Amino acid sequence: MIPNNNSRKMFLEIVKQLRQLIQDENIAVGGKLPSERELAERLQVGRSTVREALRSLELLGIIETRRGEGTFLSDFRKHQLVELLSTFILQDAKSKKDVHTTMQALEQDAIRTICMTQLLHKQSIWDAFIDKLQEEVLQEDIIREIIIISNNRLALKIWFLLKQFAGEPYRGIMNVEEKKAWKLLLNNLKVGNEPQAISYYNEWKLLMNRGEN
Amino acid sequence: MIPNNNSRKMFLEIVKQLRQLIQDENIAVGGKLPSERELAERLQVGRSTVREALRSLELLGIIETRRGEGTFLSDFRKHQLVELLSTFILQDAKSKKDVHTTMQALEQDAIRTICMTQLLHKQSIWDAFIDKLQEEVLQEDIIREIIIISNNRLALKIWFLLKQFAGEPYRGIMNVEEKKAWKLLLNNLKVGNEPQAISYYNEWKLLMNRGEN
DNA sequence: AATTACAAAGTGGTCAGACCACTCATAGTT
DNA sequence: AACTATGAGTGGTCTGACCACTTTGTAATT
Repeated sequence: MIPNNNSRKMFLEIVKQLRQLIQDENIAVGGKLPSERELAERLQVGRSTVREALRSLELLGIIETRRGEGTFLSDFRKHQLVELLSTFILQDAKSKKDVHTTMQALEQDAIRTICMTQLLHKQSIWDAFIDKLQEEVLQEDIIREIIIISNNRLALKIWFLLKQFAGEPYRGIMNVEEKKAWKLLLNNLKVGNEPQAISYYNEWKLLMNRGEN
Repeated sequence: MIPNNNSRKMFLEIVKQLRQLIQDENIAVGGKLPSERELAERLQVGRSTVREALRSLELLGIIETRRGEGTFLSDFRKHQLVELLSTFILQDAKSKKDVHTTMQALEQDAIRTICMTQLLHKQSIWDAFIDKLQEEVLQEDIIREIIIISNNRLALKIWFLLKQFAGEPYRGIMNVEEKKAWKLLLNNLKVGNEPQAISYYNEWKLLMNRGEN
């Protein structure tokens, strides 16, 4: 039952047992875990060892601790992990460039998919879209909408992840020139003209990059 | 400089400072970090706090510890990233179609990238490639090579990951017709003729799918 | 002089106890 | 009834002490 305490990493064992405990006691998201002191006694280890395991799980976003209250099972979707990893991973420029390139690949593919899908050429959708360009629009919002419309949820998911890694290169608001490019892009999207749509997409990216520098 | 020790989670701060330290001291993959006791003194915190931060990073696969030796920076870039991404992507189990579509997007992007990169149009590379088609070639191998050549490591990692989910659609050996399409594809790749290259790529995909059904 | 054996120093692993800061329920006061 | 003060419970941190292990330097042996 209890693994030898020597030559093995106890805190990793505790992580394992905590997972088991969460499962056995059927602790739901938001539910409370036993206190550190109680866990230490139940698992027959020191409190500091329990804490090392808990802190690891906290950094992973699996649990959440509130001082004076306790430790709670948290929603797995907390994005802490991605943010943390990004600070470690994206140190060399090459990685950053890869992220941008890959995002661009997904974006272009969404445009191509839409162009090739006859069902998506209904005017009504796109006219409403073009109208929106009158208002203040974030660069990020519109390209995300395009990917959503392309109906590839996996690509959307990956794109989201990459966006977090990328340090939000799309945070800006679109200026007049960018909106002009997008209007032309959308008009070609509407009729399924792939080459022109891609062409205007590339033009938009150029405008965006120029704006940043 | 030193954040107050109350109302903030110190160990998270330590994680941050460790990252900074790794960067400042230019610790390479496999390199050794200062000892826990030294870190505690340098960062002006208790050793247990340092340990909580280190243990967290260890669970993430960012560092590696060896008893009696020390703490070392591990090559998390290669090993952990894909797995971590997979846990996120896995969350809503995706339809196979999305996986295929996304893989195709990455493949096409690799082809387009190669076509647009003048440096990659050296005959020698591609001629050797075409020669290889004489032998027995796995569908998977050749497309992977293409992505590798396109020089986007991130895209390659994602592609690998998706391939695992995809239920191995590429495990087959290329038949005569497929090889023919690839030969034409490679010839166009060689000279940077994007539309034709993509066209032959699509033809190959058709041949592949026909072969499976 | 070269090799071996052993002791010491350094490192991570774990524990116990002690405070602190905070939250919350509740007994006590108004 | 409303408010206040208190104390129990909890996570956050520090200290000091061992233990197990690795490396290294040195003394003893050959």
